[in-house]
Amino acid sequence: MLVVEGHKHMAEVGFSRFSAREVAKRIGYSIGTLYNVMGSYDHLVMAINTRTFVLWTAYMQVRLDGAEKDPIRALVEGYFGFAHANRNAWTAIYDHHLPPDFALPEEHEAVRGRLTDLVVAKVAALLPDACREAAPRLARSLVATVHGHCVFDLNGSFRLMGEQAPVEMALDRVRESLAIAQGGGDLTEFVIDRGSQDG
Amino acid sequence: MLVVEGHKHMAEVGFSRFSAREVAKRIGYSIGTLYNVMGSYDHLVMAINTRTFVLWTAYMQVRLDGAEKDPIRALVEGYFGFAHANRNAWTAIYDHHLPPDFALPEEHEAVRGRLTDLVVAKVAALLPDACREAAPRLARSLVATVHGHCVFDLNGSFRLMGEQAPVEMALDRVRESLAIAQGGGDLTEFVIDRGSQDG
DNA sequence: TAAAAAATTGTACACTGTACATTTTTAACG
DNA sequence: CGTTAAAAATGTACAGTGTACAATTTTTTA
Repeated sequence: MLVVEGHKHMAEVGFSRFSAREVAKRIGYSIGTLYNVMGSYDHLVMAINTRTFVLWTAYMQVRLDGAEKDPIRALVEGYFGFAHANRNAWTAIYDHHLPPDFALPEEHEAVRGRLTDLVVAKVAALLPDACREAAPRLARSLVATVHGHCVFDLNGSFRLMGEQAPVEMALDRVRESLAIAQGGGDLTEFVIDRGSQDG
Repeated sequence: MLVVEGHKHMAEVGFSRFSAREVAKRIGYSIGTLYNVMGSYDHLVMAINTRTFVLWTAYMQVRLDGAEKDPIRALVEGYFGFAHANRNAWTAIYDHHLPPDFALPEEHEAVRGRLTDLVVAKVAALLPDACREAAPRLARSLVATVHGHCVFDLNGSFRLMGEQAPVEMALDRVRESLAIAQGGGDLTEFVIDRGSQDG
């Protein structure tokens, strides 16, 4: 329950104002106990962030189940949707840096990898059989693409530049790359209807 | 000089171990003086990060000047190159979050915007006259794309997944979107030579 | 019940950003 | 030069933080 309460605290105050002492206070533990149980501040935040991945993956799965017709849109909107709805917790994932000598335990890696697996599966399903083995690599690249747009959306870079539809823009980029990976057959649609620029 | 020395300290120890007290000590100031001059920790880090943007822009300009034949590659490699060469300082830009009520001063915005201007100019130069007004929006989107790849490269996500050529992958995504924006004429190159998957 | 194991606590340490009253230094003027 | 006003720099106090560890309490086991 320590991690659950810690996750709540992270969601409420954000990474920069997060403190292990406050988590201990919230759950009725002393700071000494929290340290004995978790090991260190880094271990606590790592556990909280892995929990965020679990919630994120579940969130994505629900979105996917309700949108079989356009899973790619569901994935992109799910990425942004979770980040917006859980801003502090989501941001903490990328704000927290483990020390260089501190490798993420394999169990945590496995849990966090489920989210990527979801994307790989949907991307693979869209590719021709001939190049299906390229799906994992392309999927990772598309996730990175969406991530970049999501970061700029949440940190205000896009707002600063007057961008008003970052989700649609990310989706445009993803669809472009997917269309090309699929063989470039119907690419004219992008030329005629160039995304949603004036949305 | 306070900001210059602060920048050095940030580059050496990274955002999480950065402290205003240490900067004061390095420059021979007392902590009180630093506070009187800078106003707050957030102001100090903000100034340091804006300085990082200045150095980054200069770095990019040099790269661009030496690569007129392929400015897009120069931009992408410059993005990754600076981030790698100035890992701690670069990461601090995105690790530091100003309080919600704290707007980035206009002067800082202007300085930081120069980097984006560089990209917008090169993207605009590549687009047909008909859709040149779409350059700023597309440029921002491509920067976000590259940024996402760069983040995953530096934070170990790509390494964890076995990705070995994140720069080339980002470049592939950018070229795809640019080709489509240019009219989709020579898209077959992407189908035949699908990026650098086995690089 | 007694001993062993596990869980929990309290406290101390060095460090942080912040605030503000003092002191020192610099500059201006007669 | 001396005086004064402004500017710059300082020292200290406060409430926090993560960390460490010996001492204590609770639980389990035999």
